[in-house]
Amino acid sequence: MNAMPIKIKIKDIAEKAGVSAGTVDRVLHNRGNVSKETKKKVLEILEQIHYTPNLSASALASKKTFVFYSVIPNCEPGGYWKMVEVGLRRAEQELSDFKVLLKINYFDQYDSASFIRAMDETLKNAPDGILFPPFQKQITLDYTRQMEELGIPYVFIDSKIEGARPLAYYGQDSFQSGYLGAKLLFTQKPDLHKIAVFSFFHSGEMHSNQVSLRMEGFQSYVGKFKKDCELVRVPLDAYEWDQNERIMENLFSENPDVEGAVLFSSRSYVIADFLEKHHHHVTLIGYDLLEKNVACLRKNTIAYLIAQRPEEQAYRGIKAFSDSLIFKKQIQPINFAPIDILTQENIDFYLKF
Amino acid sequence: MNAMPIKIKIKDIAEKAGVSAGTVDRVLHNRGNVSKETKKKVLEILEQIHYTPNLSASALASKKTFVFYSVIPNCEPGGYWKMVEVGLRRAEQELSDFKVLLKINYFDQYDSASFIRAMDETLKNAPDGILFPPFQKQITLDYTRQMEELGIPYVFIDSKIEGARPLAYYGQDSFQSGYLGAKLLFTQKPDLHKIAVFSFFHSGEMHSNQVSLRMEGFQSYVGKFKKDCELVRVPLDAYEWDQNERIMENLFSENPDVEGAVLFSSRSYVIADFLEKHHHHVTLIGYDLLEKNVACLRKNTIAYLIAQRPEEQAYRGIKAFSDSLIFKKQIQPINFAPIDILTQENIDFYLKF
DNA sequence: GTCGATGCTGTGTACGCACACAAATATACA
DNA sequence: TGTATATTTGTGTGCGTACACAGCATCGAC
Repeated sequence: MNAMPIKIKIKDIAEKAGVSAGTVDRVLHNRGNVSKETKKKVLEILEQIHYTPNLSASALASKKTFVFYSVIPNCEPGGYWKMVEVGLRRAEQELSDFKVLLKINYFDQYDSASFIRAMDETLKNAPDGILFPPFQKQITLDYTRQMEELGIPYVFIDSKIEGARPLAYYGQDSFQSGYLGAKLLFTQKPDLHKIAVFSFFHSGEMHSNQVSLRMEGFQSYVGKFKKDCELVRVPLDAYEWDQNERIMENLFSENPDVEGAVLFSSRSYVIADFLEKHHHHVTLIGYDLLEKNVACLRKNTIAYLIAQRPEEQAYRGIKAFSDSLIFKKQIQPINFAPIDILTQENIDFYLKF
Repeated sequence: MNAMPIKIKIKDIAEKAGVSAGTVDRVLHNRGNVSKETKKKVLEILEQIHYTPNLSASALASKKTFVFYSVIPNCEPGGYWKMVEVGLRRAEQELSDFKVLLKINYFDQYDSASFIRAMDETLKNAPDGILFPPFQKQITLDYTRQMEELGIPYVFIDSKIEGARPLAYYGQDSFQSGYLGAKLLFTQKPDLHKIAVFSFFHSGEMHSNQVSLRMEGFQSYVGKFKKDCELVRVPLDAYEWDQNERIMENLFSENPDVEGAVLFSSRSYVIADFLEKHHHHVTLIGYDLLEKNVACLRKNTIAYLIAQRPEEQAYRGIKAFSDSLIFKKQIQPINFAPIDILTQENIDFYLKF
C-alpha cells in the first residue's frame, strides 16, 4: 500500500561496490584517501544508480556552519532597509536547523568610505556568501572581482550592475520602475512641462545605483514621449532638513510652473509633507511601501507609490545561498520582483499581504 | 567565533521540566498518556521557551508517509497538462526525503463523469492533500464540501471558484487574462467588428472553469470599450477534427467579415493552422506556451500568446501541502501567476526560462 | 496480600549521513 | 626479515527526533 519506492542510500552503494560506507562517503565528498581503483569502482556505481543524498540526514550530521553576511545601509525604524532586515532575519530563522548564521554589517549610504569599510570588514571573515545592494558601480566591481577570486558567492538585492557575476539578483528592473514612474505621472497630468526631480545627497555623495537607474528609466520615458518636458534636478541633503526647506522654496519661486515631482528613493513622505503645506497642486510620484508614504497616499499628497517587496527580496536572497550551497539546487540568476503600483484604491490589499 | 546560538531541543525542555524526553514528546504531539500535572508543567516551560523542532531530525525520524493526490486532465505529450505533470513530479522529487508520495489520477476534461470517477477514486484513498483544477462549479463544490468535512486540504491550480476554501490557489487571474486577450486583439486591429470565439467541446460538454472565466473577461473588455463588436461563438469538437474543418469553413463563408479570433484553451495552433491555409488575414490570440503554439507565433499565425506558468504553478501547489503539513508554515492562499504576454520579439526569453 | 489492569513515565533504537578514529594493508628502507 | 611510515579502508559515534517498548506505581477486585 504505502510502498515507498525505496530510496538509495550510501550503504546500498557501498554494498554494490563491495566497499564500506566510509569509502563511498570519501568519494562523494572528494575527501581523498581513496585508491584510484576503488574510486573508479564507486564512481561507476554512482553513474548507474541515481543517488541523491538525504538532505535531512545530511543536515543533521553535518558539522559545518554556514555564515552568510549581508551588507546594507543603516536602517531606521519604519524605513526601507528595516524591511530588508526583517526578510533577512526570517530567512535566518528558517534556516537555523541547517546551521546557518547570518551577520549584518551596516554602512551609511551617503558615504562611500563607510561602504568600503563594511565590505572590507565582511571579507575579512571569509563568509560563505555575501548579500548586498550594489553601491556605486566602480567600487562594487572592485569587490565583486575580489569575491570571485576568493570563490565567495554573492547576491545582489535592490538593483544590479553589469559586469558582475552574482549568484543571483533579487529586485526590480530598476530602469523599468523609473520608466513606469514617468508614465504614471503623465497619466495624472498629460500636459506637464516641468517636473522637479528630487534626490538625497550628503556632502555631495549619492551612490545609490537603484536611484540612478530609475532616473535613467524616467528620463527615457520623457525623452521618448514628452520631449518638451523639462526636468529640474533638486539635490537635497539627506541629513540636514533645515536648508532643504529653503532649497525647495527657491525652486518653486523660481519655477512656479512645476506641477509634477518625483523622488526615486523611499522617503517620499518628506517631499509630500512639504508640498502639502505650500504647493498642494504638485503631483508627486513616490517609491516604496513605507508606512509614512502610505499615509501620504491616503491623503492624496502622493499620487502613486511604486513599490517593491524588500522583505521578500532579502529573504529569497539568503535562500539562494542555502539552496545553492546546502541543497545543491540550480539558482535562477535574474529574479525581477513585481513592480507594484499602489493607489488609494488598492493600497489596503498590499498592506494586508 | 562560530558561536552558533544554541538551539533548544527536546532534551533541554525535558531537563527543565524534570521529566524525560519521551514525556515532552508526548505533550508536543498530544499523544496522551501524560498526567495532567506533568502536562501542565511541560506546557509552562514551552510557553517560556520558544521551542522549534529541528525539521531535519524530525523528518529523518518520522515514520509517517504523506500521500498527495493530483487529479488532472489526461495529458498528451507537448500539451498543457503535460507541463503541469512535470511540475508535480519535480515537487515530488524534491520532497522525496520527507516521505512524500504523489499519485496522479487523470480524467477527460470533456466528460464530467470521468472527473467524478477520478475524484471518487481519489477520495477513497484518504490522501493527505488533493491538488486539482476546479471543474464545473457545482460538481467541484460538491467535492470541496466533502473534503472539508473529511479534513483533507486541497489546492486549486489553473483557475479557482468562489465558495470553496482551498488551502491555496496557484494560477492566473483567469478573468483578467481573458480581459487582456481582448485588449491585445484590439491593439492589433482597433476597428474589429466581428470576432470568432472558438471553444472545444465534446458531446456537448465543456466544463473548463478556466475557459469560462477567460471568456467573461474577454466579454467584459468588449462590453466596456467595443460595444459594437460582435462575438461569434464557434463550438468545435475536441476529438473529431474532420467536422471541425467544415464548421470553420461555414463560419467564414457566412461571416466573411470576421477578422479576429480567439481560443481560450491551449490548442491555439489548431486554429492557427487552419487560418493559415485559408484565412491568413484573421488575427488570432492564443493561450499558453506550447511548442506548437510558439511555432505559430514565430510564423505570425498567432499574433499574441498569453501564457501562464503551468510547471511552476503545479510545483508550488504541491509544495503548499508540504509547507503547511510538514513544515507548519503559513500558506499564502491566493497566488496569482504572472500573465505573460508573448510575442515574436520576446518569446526566446520565455523559452530559455 | 496477590493478581491483573490501567495509567503514566523513562529508556532505547532507528532514521541516513558526516566525520573521527581505529584497523588493515601497502610501501619504504635498513 | 623486520621495523617504521604512508596509504587505504572499515567501524563507530553522534546529530535531534519519533516511536516502540519496558518498567513502575497505583488501584480495585478477589
